Amino acid sequence: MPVARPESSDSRVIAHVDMDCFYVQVEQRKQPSLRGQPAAVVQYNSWQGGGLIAVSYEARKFGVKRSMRGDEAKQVCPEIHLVQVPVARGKADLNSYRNAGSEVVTILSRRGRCERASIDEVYLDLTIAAEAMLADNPPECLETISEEAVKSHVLGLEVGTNPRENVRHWLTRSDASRRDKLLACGALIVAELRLQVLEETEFTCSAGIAHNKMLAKLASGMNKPAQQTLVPFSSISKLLETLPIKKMKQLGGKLGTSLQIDLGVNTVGDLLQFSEEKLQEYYGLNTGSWLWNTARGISGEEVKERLLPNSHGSGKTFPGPRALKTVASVEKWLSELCEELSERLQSDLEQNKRIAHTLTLHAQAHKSNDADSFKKFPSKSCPLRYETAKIKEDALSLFQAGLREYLGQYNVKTSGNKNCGWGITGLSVSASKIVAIPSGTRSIMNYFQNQEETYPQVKLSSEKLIQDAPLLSPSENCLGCGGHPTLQSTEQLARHEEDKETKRCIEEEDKEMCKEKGFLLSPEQLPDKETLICSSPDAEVYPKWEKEYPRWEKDQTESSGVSLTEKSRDTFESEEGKRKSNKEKGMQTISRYFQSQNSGSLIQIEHASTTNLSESSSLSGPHGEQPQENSLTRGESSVDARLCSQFKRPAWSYDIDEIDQDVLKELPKQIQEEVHAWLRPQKRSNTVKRDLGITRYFLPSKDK
DNA sequence: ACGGTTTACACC
DNA sequence: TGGTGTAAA
Repeated sequence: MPVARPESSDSRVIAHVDMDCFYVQVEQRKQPSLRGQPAAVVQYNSWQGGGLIAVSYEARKFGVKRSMRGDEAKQVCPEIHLVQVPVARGKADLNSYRNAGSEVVTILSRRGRCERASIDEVYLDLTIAAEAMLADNPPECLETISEEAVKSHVLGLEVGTNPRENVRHWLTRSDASRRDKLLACGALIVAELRLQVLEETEFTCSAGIAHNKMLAKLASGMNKPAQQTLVPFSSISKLLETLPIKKMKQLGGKLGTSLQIDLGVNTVGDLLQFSEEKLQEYYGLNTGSWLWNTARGISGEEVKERLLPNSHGSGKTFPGPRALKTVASVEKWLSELCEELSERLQSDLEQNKRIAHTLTLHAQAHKSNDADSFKKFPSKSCPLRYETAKIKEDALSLFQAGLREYLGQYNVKTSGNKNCGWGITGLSVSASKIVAIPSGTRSIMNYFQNQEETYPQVKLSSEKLIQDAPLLSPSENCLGCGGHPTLQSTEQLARHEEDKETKRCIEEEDKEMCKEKGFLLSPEQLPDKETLICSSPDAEVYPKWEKEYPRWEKDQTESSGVSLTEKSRDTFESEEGKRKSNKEKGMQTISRYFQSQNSGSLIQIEHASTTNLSESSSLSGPHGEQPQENSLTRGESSVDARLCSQFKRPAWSYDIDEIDQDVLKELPKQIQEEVHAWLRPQKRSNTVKRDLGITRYFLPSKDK
């Protein structure tokens, strides 16, 4: 519940812009013959014509509604055009809509702070722009007002027989209050923006303009499609007086129902009878105050500057009889979901230079057979590793951890076979804690690169696979090493056996899906390559560091390592036998990365199949029981052994004060700051300790 | 046994 | 904190 700032003198200019039946418009643009037609977007044509998720206004006239089935829609509107949502990997693929939404956001963010509220809605804070307009070129001085602006609806304005003229008059009154004038400026700006959206994207939208988000949102829905509505201060009380409580954002659910049932509040106006204390008594301090303010049209919630989503998710439901009954089928679907997620993470990285740090798995399950069937399947999360195969692996581990918890201690080992009584009715994976790569991250990499220029390139041979993991997440590649044990060969063999079982199960369960090629999760069919694309770095950042290189280089060459580091390295190298020195290896990857970066606007880093690298879960349980190898296989950046000794673990497991300040001080100032920047948002996972072995190895005193 | 799929956020 | 619940589109 947003906290209401007590700020009754709110003269901000806030707009809420809402795309009209957005998915339909996206399809109409793609297929212009659909324009002006009754149309709807459906997903999963399979059952009863699929479910409608967006309906054109033409179709709404026939009584077609969202939440109808395709078949129903055809009954009430035989002419309706049903367009299917794109499908990829056996599930709805919303990317075309996301991309279209981005187009719109780009345009709408031109005139002020812009908050992407959903795939098809934004809030704008136009206060500054409106004030500027009022100062320089107020509406009252304009001889013409845009056609789109005079089509506005002004709540509380009596428009009579000539609405345009009356609105024009309202917008240009010289005797209006400052608030109303600001709102008028907002209306002109929004009208202009909406026109730009139409010209540049062919999409129409509706908007509300008010003094806060709550009222702007309310207004944007009042005159659709392709219109805008203003909420002058003087209209607020009358507007809310009769407004059904459930129409208010945040009150459409249980809280609104409680208000109705428990307090007999049916309109927002009814709320006015209750003192703030009374509301707090019922609903707590925050919600109580929020309700009290809401009743008065007061909302201090700020428009946040956010153009991009804070998380990415990919999920699917498996209702009723379609519930997943085997780990194998769960693994198959997780694989699909993870591939989509990974793809989107790659896009985000390329387009926005952002990295997600947390992977979360959600599932819904039912236990047909059992006592405590009310228990919910627990969500689990862990640090996110940027590689499709790793994401799959980790998601499966999280699932298995969740499943064990869900089933309780007595879970029979069911490696891929028909289980005892559970079914998975929903699966989703999501990536969160997305942070922009600090501008300096590119510079720190430049720094490393320059570091390497003193080293000759060494031809790679068989270790290539390991070394060419993507150099992206600092926790994964530059600083952090290990933390994600790879599997040893015995287990790999075991896994191959399990793959066969997996195949068998899948064939049994989802025949039609299995016909798709590349669908099974056998090693042979996994993609043998992944591509990573990054833009080139800003060139200007690193020259000023040049003077500091010699120092760094010296440290590196003379580094003999700190005890813990050496221990791990020895362990690792003895296991890996014929690896090159860490130094060479790290240099190889890093320099490759930057060579490519330097070469042009776009680079591609290929890294080979992961099937022979990463395997299965490292969690306790069926897999976890196996002796685990301490595999610091990758990310041995070898820049400086002393640095490495400090940053052996994945970045998320550090405390700032655990790091030897002397070592840190060896680094240039900017780098020190960046190290802090990396460590700050990242905290130790306390859910699934996939890195117990390694952590224990390095931190006997602090970690258990 | 569900419109399905995503996102955000408050709470503890 | 991460995990859960609520709300919305």
